[in-house]
Amino acid sequence: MPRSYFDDVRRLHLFAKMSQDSFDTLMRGSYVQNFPPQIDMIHEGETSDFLHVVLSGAVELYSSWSNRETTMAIVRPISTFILAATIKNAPYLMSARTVEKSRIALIPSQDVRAAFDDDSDFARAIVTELAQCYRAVVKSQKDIKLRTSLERLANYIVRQHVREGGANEFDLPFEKRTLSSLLGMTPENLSRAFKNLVPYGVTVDGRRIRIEDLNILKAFAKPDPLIDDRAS
Amino acid sequence: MPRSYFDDVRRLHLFAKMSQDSFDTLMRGSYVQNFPPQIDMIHEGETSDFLHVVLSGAVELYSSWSNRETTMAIVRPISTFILAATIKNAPYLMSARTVEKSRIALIPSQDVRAAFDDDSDFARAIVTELAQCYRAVVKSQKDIKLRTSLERLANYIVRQHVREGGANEFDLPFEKRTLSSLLGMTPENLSRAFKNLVPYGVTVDGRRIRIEDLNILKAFAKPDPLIDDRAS
DNA sequence: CGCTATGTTGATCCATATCAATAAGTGTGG
DNA sequence: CCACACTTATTGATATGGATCAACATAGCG
Repeated sequence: MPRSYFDDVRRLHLFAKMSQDSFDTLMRGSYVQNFPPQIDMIHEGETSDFLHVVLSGAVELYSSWSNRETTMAIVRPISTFILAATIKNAPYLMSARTVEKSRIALIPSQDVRAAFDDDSDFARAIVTELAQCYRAVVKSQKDIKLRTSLERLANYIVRQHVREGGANEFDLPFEKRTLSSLLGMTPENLSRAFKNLVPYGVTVDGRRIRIEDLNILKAFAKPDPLIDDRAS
Repeated sequence: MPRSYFDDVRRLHLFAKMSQDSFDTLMRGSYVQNFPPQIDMIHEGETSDFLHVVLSGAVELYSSWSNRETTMAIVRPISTFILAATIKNAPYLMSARTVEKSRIALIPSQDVRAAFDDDSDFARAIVTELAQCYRAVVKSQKDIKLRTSLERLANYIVRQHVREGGANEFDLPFEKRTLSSLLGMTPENLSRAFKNLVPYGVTVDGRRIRIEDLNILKAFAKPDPLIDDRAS
């Protein structure tokens, strides 16, 4: 693996405190791969051969059942995905495809499990990472079960506004169809939902989102740290 | 803490491999409490003071937002809850109340975090536990996003049938209103959903569920190991 | 520059929520 | 042990959020 990617991975919270020895061993069996957009990388039900790290681009995690499909999450750099499956040596619960051109580091699962057994600092880092992932899904679950689709969209826009550093104008980071699936609705419904947010000062032009008045939007969205906060 | 509860906790996968020293230290600050039914034990947003272990009875994890409330999970003996909040020293994302009379062990969060730092076997056990929890929520998320309420109920019954050791007649383990919230529907809708399962050979009398023909039910429910399997 | 996928809009349908009334349990105190 | 009170469950009527189907517009992309 080229030194530069190597450093990117090392900088990850998950690998930061790991011993140099364990890290080197881990990297020796790893490699980096470039994927074009919309490429399926893994499919749910398969066994976990590699821990994946998104170095650049974006990856969509999605699931299917009975001819239906839903987007579970979008993973952006620099972070890992399917850590739980890797640790438990269990089949993937979700499939993954690239959203855009992406660079992915692949670390053999058995090496990760070995490092996990050998290096207790690494084991501890995994705990923190997993706890984070767990809390993220719980938040998402609350979002879905407690809010209407319009409320979910409004809160998504507020979150995105925060993530964009408080800009009141920004682009959606992926296609609307993906967003609709992520938010648990149909593309048609999303289109109409955007219309329904106009009274709350949100206008849309293509991928461009503009928030006229954040307070009005927030008054409707009622963002909650226990659902909408990224970290913690 | 009385010796008997002590052993129950020790038997938990989470504590089984922990050093005797760490375990003793952990138990020294812990205690067991009895709760009547329908008692709120913790509330979301509070900071995590104790890791909770359900020794007997049952605990409902639920969340609220904007005057709405939903059941997130039911925790049965012997297992822990709010482990992630304890580890991250972050506020609870869910509230907890007893479903029935319950005995709960309370282990001070800071002791858990200390043990986690000192005892790498314990740290590793936590990883497995957390990975399990994470996968459980992901499955629940898939259940909600990919299935209709009728399909969710059908699959719940199939899962319960399995959990009851394959019995085709069993009692619901809690009130129907709780089940409806767990499945993401209203009590009225659940009532009607049960009616709609009659053609698939499911009859209900009070809490008693009877499956006439498992194959017919399964043909409709289409249970999927990546959604419905308890373990793995 | 034209093809194909994405997005929008309209019409309609369906699942589920809500509101309201009644029935059936369940627990409590006399 | 029964009667009352209160909660839970059922049933019916209606409303509504969201899905589906269909047509058209638009925008990327080769």
